[in-house]
Amino acid sequence: MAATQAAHGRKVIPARVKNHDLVEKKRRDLVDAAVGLFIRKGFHRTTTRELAEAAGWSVGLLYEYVKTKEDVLYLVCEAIHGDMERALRERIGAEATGRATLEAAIAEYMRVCDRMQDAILLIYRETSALNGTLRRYVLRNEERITRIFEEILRRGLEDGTLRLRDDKALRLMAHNIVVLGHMWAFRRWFLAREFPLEEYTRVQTSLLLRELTNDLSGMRGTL
Amino acid sequence: MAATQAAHGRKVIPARVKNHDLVEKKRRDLVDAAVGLFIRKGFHRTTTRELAEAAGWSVGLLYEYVKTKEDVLYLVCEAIHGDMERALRERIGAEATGRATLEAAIAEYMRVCDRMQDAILLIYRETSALNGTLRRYVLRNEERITRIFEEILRRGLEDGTLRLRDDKALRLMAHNIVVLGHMWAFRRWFLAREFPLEEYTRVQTSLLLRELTNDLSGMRGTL
DNA sequence: ATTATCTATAGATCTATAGATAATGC
DNA sequence: ATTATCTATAGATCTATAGATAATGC
Repeated sequence: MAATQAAHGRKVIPARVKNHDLVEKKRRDLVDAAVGLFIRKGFHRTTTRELAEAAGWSVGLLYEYVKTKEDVLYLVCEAIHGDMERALRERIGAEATGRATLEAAIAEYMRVCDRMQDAILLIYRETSALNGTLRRYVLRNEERITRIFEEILRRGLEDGTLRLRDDKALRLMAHNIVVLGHMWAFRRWFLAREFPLEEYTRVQTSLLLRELTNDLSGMRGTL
Repeated sequence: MAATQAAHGRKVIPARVKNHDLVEKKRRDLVDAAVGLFIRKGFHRTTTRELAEAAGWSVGLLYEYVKTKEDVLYLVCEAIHGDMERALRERIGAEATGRATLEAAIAEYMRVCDRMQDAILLIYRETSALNGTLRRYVLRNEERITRIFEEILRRGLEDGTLRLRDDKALRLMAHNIVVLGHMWAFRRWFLAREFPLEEYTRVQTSLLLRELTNDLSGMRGTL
């Protein structure tokens, strides 16, 4: 129901078709067809005819399920973020410590970023094609991913396996993690030439953990 | 001359107008007018009429200086990268050590990223609108920026003020620096809320330098 | 007389809708 | 008889060019 979706913080896109279950199901088909087109051709170069055809629909039908082409893009972005968050949350079971959880989560996140390279790039490229409202919803979904790492960092802080100056530093660190994952997607033209994913993960994790496990006083002390 | 441009590694975009100095001058005007439009409306939503008008030209004249709208986008991207590189190289004078140079360069780079936020986003967003050849040239220009940091890191390695496992690690570190600058641009919706630029620079520099100045053995537990 | 610039438009889109038809459930 | 789907197209673009005109330099 609309209320449920709103509780998720997702934007409710109105449809002309009344059967809500049908709308959900058909939109899933639409999104599945659209992702590929948007990745391959970009949003602006994809026509509404192509969207309809890829979903096996007539053009008219498309407009029973969304009001504009932009709506399709928003639905695609929402689905991508949803997939990422689900994939990530599913796999980060209960490790013993905050630090162990973090290492596992980063590793899993990097695998997700690897698998969803094109989708990540799509969001970077096309978010700006959305109007202010929809764009804000996409950013909110992006923030949700970051929050997963904030939670883990906070846990490590509490059980003493990670160190952080303050909450601001913690939030920045979460963003750093997220961005280093995206980096694997948008710099693959360089990175994949030099590193297999596992090595990339290892090296970047080491960079992050050095900061998170060194003592806070001095930047010199090797101890 | 075409030969000179080719030596720079830049793509030569053909013009119908024969006076080469004129082409250079007019294209600069065009690029100046186009950046703003592309930033504000995006490449696909900017029309050739608007481009011509913004430059104070007729539509016909536009097509004497470029063969396609895409060419304009390429010229814009090239100019942005050129500006960034110049701004960066100009300011990183001869500090005493490699490490000092690095710190100064990062600080200057962050200022450049701050000043050119929108331009950086533009490149992220619109590079994919270019055909394969032009896109490759843009990536090459992007690599040029990264190379500046590679050079500095190498210097620090040689004078012993910085430590790095090997050349591969060095190249990755250069990319990390570049990306943390971009991050300031594309995550400003979060970052600018929490950090002034100077603080962001300080914290991220500390993260990077911790890795670059710790001894190499102590990668506790992350094997 | 060569080069730069402008005017006008051909031709090719593309989004979104109106109105007709098919399917579904009471 | 209500809901879902399709066909056909109005109306609004937008890129790139052809052909005419203005400016420049020999």
